[in-house]
Amino acid sequence: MAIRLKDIAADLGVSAVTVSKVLRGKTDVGEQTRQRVWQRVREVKYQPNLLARGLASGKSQTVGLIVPNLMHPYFAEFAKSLKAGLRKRGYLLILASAEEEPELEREEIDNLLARGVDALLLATCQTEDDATASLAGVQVPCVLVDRALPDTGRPFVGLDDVAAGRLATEHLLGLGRRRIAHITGEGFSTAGDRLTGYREALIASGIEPQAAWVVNRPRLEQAGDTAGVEAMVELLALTDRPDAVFCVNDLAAMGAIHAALAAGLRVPEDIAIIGCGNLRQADYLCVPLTSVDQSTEEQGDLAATLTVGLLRGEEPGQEWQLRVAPALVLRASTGS
Amino acid sequence: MAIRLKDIAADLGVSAVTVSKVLRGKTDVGEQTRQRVWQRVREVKYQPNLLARGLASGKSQTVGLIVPNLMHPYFAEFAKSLKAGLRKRGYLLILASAEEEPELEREEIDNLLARGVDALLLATCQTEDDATASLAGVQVPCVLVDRALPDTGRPFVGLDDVAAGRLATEHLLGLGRRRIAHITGEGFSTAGDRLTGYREALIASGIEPQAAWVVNRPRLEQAGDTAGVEAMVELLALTDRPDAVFCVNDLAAMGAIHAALAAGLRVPEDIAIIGCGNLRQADYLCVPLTSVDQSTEEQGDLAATLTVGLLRGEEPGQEWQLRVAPALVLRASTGS
DNA sequence: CGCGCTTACGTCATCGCTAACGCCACATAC
DNA sequence: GTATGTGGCGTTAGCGATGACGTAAGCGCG
Repeated sequence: MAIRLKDIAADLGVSAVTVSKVLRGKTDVGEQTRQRVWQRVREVKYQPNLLARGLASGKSQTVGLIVPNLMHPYFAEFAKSLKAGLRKRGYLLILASAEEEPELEREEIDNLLARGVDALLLATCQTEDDATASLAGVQVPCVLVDRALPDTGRPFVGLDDVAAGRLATEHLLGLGRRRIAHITGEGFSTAGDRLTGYREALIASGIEPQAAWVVNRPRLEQAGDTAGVEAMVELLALTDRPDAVFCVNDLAAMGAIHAALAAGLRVPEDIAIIGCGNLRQADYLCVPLTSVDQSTEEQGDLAATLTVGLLRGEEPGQEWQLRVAPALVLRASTGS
Repeated sequence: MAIRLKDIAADLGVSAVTVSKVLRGKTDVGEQTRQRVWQRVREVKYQPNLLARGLASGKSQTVGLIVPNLMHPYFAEFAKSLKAGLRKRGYLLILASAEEEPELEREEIDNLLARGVDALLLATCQTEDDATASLAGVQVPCVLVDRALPDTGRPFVGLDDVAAGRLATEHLLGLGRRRIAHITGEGFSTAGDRLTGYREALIASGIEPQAAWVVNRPRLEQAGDTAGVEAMVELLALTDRPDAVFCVNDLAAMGAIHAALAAGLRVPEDIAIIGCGNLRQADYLCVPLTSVDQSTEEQGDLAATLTVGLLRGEEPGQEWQLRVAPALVLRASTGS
């Protein structure tokens, strides 16, 4: 059916190996032959069979990315940027989504490996232990994204979540707020680190973090939930109502704003709200949301660089834990 | 490196072919041998090499999906649902995004074919002619998604866009509005069909569609644009200001609401606004957006059924043009 | 007993491509 | 003149699986 190397070779009266060499830029082919091969290749629009190539060479020039959820703009944007970065360096990307199901994530890992990817990028939706176990036998270079596995020392690209938590909290402190709450969703390093940053900032300002100020909702990282609303309702019921809330992500923050307004409060006058992630839609809200930006594009690019570095045999070490700096994006929810 | 068929065969003292047969459920293997093979396979967590399998068999049990943009929730959700549907039927999905670049889309087509996908699903970002040309030489079954190529008669799954346009417009008419404008973005069948539906509904109500009521902005289908705002500004400048607007998609509608409010108008009292696509975020807006829902999940499932049907050799005909019915989702932007 | 049929394997030749040599002609060196 | 490259191309042997046969043993049966 499709055109094969040997068809081109036959047409030109050379051997298939020669054609293969030309295609892969080997130097031991005469200039004339090279030209003739390229011309014929273009004429017939030859496309090498990647299955055969991968099988024979043991390399596929392809890396796989598994994200927990493509509905989340962060991962979609990350994938886009990563792909562009890889492309520049001659690699292809295969994208897979685990749909927030650990079981599916494991399947996707196997699947990509069975397809012979040269490297694997993973933003896991498993617990740290499970993820560590899933990656235990993986033979190819593997880069973690967004969610780190600190104990494994595996290469990582993501936001500096501690700094992000600190930045958001310091911003609220800078507005003169003192009763600063935090809505979080435990489970991944991201949430834990942001919580750490939040605590650090409070303590540095001489404020003792209150347990009641931290509301923890599982599965908060998923789209479409009302967990942010519920968490906010809980906070508003406190006798000493918070005057500011740092939400672990923008979705929770959107729910929080919703709940605050519904309770008759003014945002930001009565209660300031800040999110993290800087979603596009943050701009379109009733009260546009102040948020911590995470340079998603830069992360994708860094991940591409890192991955290709690993593929070139560079040894990973401490310097492979890349955390991009958070940046504040001011909007109405924390002041004009 | 990885475990191979022949390793398992050697361990068990049988031939590789026998193991292969067990794995593929062939019947000419003894019950005992079968058990032993399965047990060993599980023990060593054997994963077949899909490259080799695909090369040898000419089938990959894999289909490819190319979308124009993963940042768009519709495609992300469609992909999710399609994947689930294919999985149920024993197929895998490879996902690719063209990032709204026709050139990239062509590359992705070649890429997926070179990977030996058994079928291709495409939501094109090319013009109809270019897309037709890109698919001309494709040898595998091919299903179009969201954007049809009417002239080619290729299998298609998507929204019934004419009906959607009609439904939205009829809703506005039902509210008593008469000066109903339409913000569109030409280029794909989706926009054209919705415009058709809009016109049909007006005419059916005895209203003559006005050219000035239709504002056309290119690239409106992309995320993050301000095209909706600009289009609305233009409409509001008309001497005979519209009292309702049907926007070809929700993003444009969000911009439109923004612009209307900024101009000091009340939504929906002064001007009703309806979108299409029913994005999740429509709920979180300042004025929650009435929208036409497109049953994205159902579409994904239909696409899976259709694709697998084609792979089983069923012949495509007129009945393969699957258009799901639109459904109105009422929110504040067109009345309480 | 010999025939055909079934059951349960195994052999062999690909699939399309690449890694690793091999080989030959010609040029250059000493 | 023999040794020593060195461009330029071909040969061979896989990569890890599968498809299409081949075949030996066991069975029933006229």
